[in-house]
Amino acid sequence: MYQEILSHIQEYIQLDATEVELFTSMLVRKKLRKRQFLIEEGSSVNYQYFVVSGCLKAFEVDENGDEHIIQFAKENWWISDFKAFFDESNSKLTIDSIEESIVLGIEKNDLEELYRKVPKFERFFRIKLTRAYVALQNRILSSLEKTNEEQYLDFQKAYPNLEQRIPNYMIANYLGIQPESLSRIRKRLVNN
Amino acid sequence: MYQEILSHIQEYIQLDATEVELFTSMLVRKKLRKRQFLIEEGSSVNYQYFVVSGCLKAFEVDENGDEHIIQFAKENWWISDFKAFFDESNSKLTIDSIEESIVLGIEKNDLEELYRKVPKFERFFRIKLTRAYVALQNRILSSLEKTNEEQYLDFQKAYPNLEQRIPNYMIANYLGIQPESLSRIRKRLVNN
DNA sequence: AAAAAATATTGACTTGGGTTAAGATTTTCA
DNA sequence: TGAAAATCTTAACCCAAGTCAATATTTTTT
Repeated sequence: MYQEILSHIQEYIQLDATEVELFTSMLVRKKLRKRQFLIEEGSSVNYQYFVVSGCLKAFEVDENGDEHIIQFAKENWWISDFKAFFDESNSKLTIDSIEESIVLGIEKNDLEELYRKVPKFERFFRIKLTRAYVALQNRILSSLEKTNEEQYLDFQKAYPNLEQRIPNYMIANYLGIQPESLSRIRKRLVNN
Repeated sequence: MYQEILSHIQEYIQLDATEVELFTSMLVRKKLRKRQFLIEEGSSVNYQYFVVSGCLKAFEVDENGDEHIIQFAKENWWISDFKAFFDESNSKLTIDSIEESIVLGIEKNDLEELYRKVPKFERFFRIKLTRAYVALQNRILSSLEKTNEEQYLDFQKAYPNLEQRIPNYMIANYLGIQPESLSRIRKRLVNN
């Protein structure tokens, strides 16, 4: 049950049996059916989540009611509204499942306790955040430098096999283009 | 000399005299004249920098030789090529000064030693990275949701007073539009 | 298996911002 | 201060992607 998250964490820090016990005792398992909400806009965000299986998306709804996907999360990814989680503010993001999914949540207070008792976890999340920060920088640079076609190809490389699990209109949304445009890009790519 | 960086850090963690001494002993001061490079593309990146005064920009040069600005850094901001710094890879970013600037650098080995000896610094940078991550998420959401005019107004809000210190063509570059377009937007704004 | 819902494609038309080019204005520095 | 460099603005034209609308295809549900 905890093997995925433990081996994920132990890629970065080493844990002894007591630490594993403390950490896993803090985890809450949630099972989501397809299209079920994990975090709803406007609610408080008490958990950050590790995806054991399945796939979710985080998006913001704009003033016209349109969704804008900021992140997909499949197996071994972390997802939450990190701003709301850290600020204890209300969520501006919505997170729901694209497939039936299993996630492990850790509560904010537990996480703070974990940082106090096992400071290595500060290190773990510092490293994860550094990588996440760099990934977002690259996404921005890609949007500044590249055509939509190139960004689509980048997406396929960055998230191998994810495309088969997600409808095209969500990929278009993530890329900031209309589904019609993605359809034209895909057509161009198969013809060439 | 160290008062800015120390009060910046002590917003998040408390340091005693020994810790202050250890930390400041690791800092290297660099003074840059306008247009001087801090990090050049292709070089190794041994430092991350805190800006004491002045203003710098980090950008990537694309295959056509065009620059794309990913970040400005003024007083109390951190800047580096964090990917290259952490991976010990060669820099894909270039960083140079927009104004005469003073920065404090900390070397990678020293930072690792600091983490070992004063784990609170892991906490400090974890918190800073969380905020930086959220800021980049917001920048991406802004680019997905908003018109160029709205993004320009967001930039002015997010970086008050910075606009007066930076040429418009760099702001246009940061926003991913042509200077001509920014000029049109600015004209529209004064007329309305 | 049929109906309903969700997803994907295509075509016609429109438009915001890119491109090119020229000139105006401001800043830098010898 | 004056020349050179850097920066900003305006105009004309063009194109990639948005919009709107219709239809096709796939998936889900009953």
